[in-house]
Amino acid sequence: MSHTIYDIAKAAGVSIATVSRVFNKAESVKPSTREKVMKVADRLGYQPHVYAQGLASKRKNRIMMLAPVMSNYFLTEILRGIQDCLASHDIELNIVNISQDSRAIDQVENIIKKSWAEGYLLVSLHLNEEELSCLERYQVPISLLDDYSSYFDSVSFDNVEGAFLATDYLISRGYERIVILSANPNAIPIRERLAGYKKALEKSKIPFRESYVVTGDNMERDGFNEQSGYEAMRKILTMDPMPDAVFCTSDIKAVGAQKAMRETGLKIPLISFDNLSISEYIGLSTVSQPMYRMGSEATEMLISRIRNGESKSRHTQYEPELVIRSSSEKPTVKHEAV
Amino acid sequence: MSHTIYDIAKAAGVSIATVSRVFNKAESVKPSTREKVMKVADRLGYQPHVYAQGLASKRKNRIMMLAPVMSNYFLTEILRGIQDCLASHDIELNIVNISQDSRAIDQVENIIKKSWAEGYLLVSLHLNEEELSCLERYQVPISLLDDYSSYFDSVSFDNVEGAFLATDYLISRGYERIVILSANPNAIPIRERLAGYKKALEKSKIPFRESYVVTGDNMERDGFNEQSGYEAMRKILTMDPMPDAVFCTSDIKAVGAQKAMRETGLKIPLISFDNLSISEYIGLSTVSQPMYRMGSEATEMLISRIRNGESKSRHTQYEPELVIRSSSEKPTVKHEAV
DNA sequence: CTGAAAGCGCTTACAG
DNA sequence: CTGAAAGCGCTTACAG
Repeated sequence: MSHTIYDIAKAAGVSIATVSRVFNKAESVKPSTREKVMKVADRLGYQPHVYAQGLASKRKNRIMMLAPVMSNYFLTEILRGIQDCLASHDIELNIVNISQDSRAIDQVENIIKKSWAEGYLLVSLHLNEEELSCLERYQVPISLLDDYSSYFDSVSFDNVEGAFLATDYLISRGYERIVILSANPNAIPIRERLAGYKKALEKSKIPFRESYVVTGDNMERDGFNEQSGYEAMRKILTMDPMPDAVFCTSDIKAVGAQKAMRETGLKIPLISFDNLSISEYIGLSTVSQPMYRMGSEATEMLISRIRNGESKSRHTQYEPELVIRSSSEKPTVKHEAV
Repeated sequence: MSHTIYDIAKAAGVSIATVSRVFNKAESVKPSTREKVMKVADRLGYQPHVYAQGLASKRKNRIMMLAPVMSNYFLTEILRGIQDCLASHDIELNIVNISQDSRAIDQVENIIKKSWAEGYLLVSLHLNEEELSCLERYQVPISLLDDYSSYFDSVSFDNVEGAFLATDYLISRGYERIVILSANPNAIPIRERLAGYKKALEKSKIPFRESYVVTGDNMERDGFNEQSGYEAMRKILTMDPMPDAVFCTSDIKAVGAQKAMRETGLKIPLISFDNLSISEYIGLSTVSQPMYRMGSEATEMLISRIRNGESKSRHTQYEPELVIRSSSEKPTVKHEAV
């Protein structure tokens, strides 16, 4: 039904090799020949068959982003960075969702095995070192985003410092009973943020208490969801004595936490983590991650590895910035219940 | 570096045709032969080369979702539906982002031309009939999601009825100066929602006023963003006389609108549209779209067309449901400014 | 139930 | 600057 390189070659009165060269932007084609071929190709609506190209050339001009797409707003920002970077390189992007149902590493391995792409961007997957080491044998360029490992290039965020800044800010405002609204304790970002929280307490000689690590019951997406934030905040608001500030481990959880405060009419100053696009609009004080830049940086790394095949892995870590809005303010009036 | 079908054939002492049959689940292979092949394949970590398979078989077992990924929360829900449906069919999904920068139809056409997949899911693209008609000549299964056209299968939502319900509810609560917080007037969903809004006014003999269609200035994603909602609401709150209720065309815009109300300390009852996962937590009354079901339904349609090649196009339209939360309540106390 | 062989639509040394 | 030809790794009638 669609035309092949033979059709074009015949119609243009050249060999298929020449048609191929024209489409691969080879320099060595006489301009007049090139034009002749292009004219025919345009008229017939010719498109090279991607599978055939891939098979013959062993190239694919394509990278894949593997990510838990469900964990959303955060990824959106990252994606923008990736795409803007790609646009300037004429490389295509495929996005594949890694579902939370089955083991992430199995899904990743299955995809990489099939060698669809020239490189892979593993976003927020937080595979462990052992799992990542399995991937090494495929000898394919891989960059980690929002993650770290010695095995591959990585672009990460200083979660420890971010959590430290947030907690330290709360301490500087005079709060002492500061809880951390946490999530799955085994998740890497949580471990790091907890460490930063502890570090800030330590600096000010405030004792760490296990009971001040509060988690919701809903563990979807490792507990990074609204409901989990809501549940945890309900618990916090019944503690006695009631904590006087909370460091919340993600903006999306803070959305749930805010609901709990509205419902009960109680309000505690809160700082969270991410700085999503909605956060500005709901007044969240938060630790800002440069998601866009992280996306483009990781992509740049991946491309350079594909093109130049560097030897040792490179790592970039972005530093946090505190954005103060209304959620961390001391409640002057009692908040009205809704 | 990686093994080919020849390596497996040789190691298993069979022909490559037999190996191929084993991997394609052909019935006609003796169980003992199958086992022998599988054992070797497992040991050598063999994976068929996808491009070669695609080239030789002219099949791909793969569908592609084309969507403006940036328009996010809404898509997340849809995606879950798609994936759950796909899982039961052993078909792979690729997600390709259609950027808002350049013409959507060009991007779509470019992808379809390359015939990566056996079928395409066009989500929230709102191409016009003329553009869609261009796609017909590629003779490939296409389903539209969150969109409608006579050319292709479609799963859509009754935007008119949804807007009608929301507006009618506000009227039933005694409001009369009801504005519509709108977006790009050329966007299909906006046109339909405006029509539903008008229909409700008409039913109650409330005159429609052009000045009650209020839009923000930020037109990213057709104005479906927080900032645009914020801007529009600021305008609304300075109108004289001030409107007494607002029908907001999307939840994400409502997030911005709520900020405007908090800032000014003024509050107007509001109903919006979508029912995103955050909406419950920020108390939005809204028109609920069954996004998950829409996703799986559209996928089911696409697969059946791929497998059976139906003749005429089928269309499913989902009906709205009103979810009433706190945002549509009459403000009793003046809202405190933040 | 299995194999030999043609063919899918390209790319790329090689030769000229 | 261009062409003939081999080859990429599979699938699938066809024959047995």
